[in-house]
Amino acid sequence: MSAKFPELNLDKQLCFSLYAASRQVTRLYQPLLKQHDLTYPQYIVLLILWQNDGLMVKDIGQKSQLKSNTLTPLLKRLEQNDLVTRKRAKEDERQCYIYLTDKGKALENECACIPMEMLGQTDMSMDKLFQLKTLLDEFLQLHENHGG
Amino acid sequence: MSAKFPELNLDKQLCFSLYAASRQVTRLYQPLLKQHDLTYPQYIVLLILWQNDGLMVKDIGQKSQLKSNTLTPLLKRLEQNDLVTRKRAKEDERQCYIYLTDKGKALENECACIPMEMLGQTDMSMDKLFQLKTLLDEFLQLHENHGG
DNA sequence: ACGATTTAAATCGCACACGATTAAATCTAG
DNA sequence: CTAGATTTAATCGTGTGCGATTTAAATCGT
Repeated sequence: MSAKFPELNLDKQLCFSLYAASRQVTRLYQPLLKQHDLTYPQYIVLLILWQNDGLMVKDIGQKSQLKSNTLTPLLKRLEQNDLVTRKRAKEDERQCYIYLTDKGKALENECACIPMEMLGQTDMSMDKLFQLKTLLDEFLQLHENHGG
Repeated sequence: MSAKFPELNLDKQLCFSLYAASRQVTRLYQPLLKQHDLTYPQYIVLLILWQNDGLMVKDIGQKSQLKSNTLTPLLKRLEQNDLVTRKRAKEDERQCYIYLTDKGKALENECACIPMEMLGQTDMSMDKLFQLKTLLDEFLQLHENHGG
């Protein structure tokens, strides 16, 4: 009924809580994002571009912690949906700059309510949500230079 | 340089911290799991089975928050690697019971050190890691009945 | 100046995740 | 007793994630 090694018990593992909570949040966002024809990772990339338009794929990768093997197809889908354009830099043809289209910029207004609506979907207190975010960011900062 | 709507700023979004931290943890586990030919979700499923062998796909789904569309192929891969067997229940042929093989049981011993090794890879204090897990579990509990 | 190295993005292959549907077995209401 | 509803897995299609490799462009070292 229970693992031979207590340290392997699922309930005791932070890794599983993180994995499950992350997917749960994605599921909470999905109905809202679907109204704008967005997936969750596409929304993350748009958040980055709304904050700073005209980034290279590499920059988006650094901010999202995603590599080109994930970003290239994702950005092509955003381009197909007319939310961004992809332009090669003339001074360095290796670099691919990503710009929001008018439609992409307009989408920011439509998405402005999403954070508030998401807050409304959880019964967790603002205080605890803030604590959670602080701890996660601390963890990320401790590890952000280890893998790319 | 900055989003029109401050509430859309990436650094302010809990959702992104969670998404990034979860993937970071997966990346930390990967080198350890690769030694045993396991992926991270496969490890999660094995943690469940080590705790309670002989579950139905449905039970594993409830504990992992994964559905059969993810679990069926994952379990088939575990079966191919001779870590589990899949048996239809005679009394109800719809049900598929999953049992650990000897190899699957033996793997528990080999994985016993993984939690400790993972702890050694982070500089975050035990206290903060515990706080983090507590908050995540609280969040999960508040939402676990909303989607499956 | 020019081959070797480095860099940026794209490509490839595999394994998730998950919404939606399907298929088969079981249950249930009349 | 049986038609319809329910349950359980499996299947299908799309979109990530990511290690590894490839391609092309720029830079470096001699």
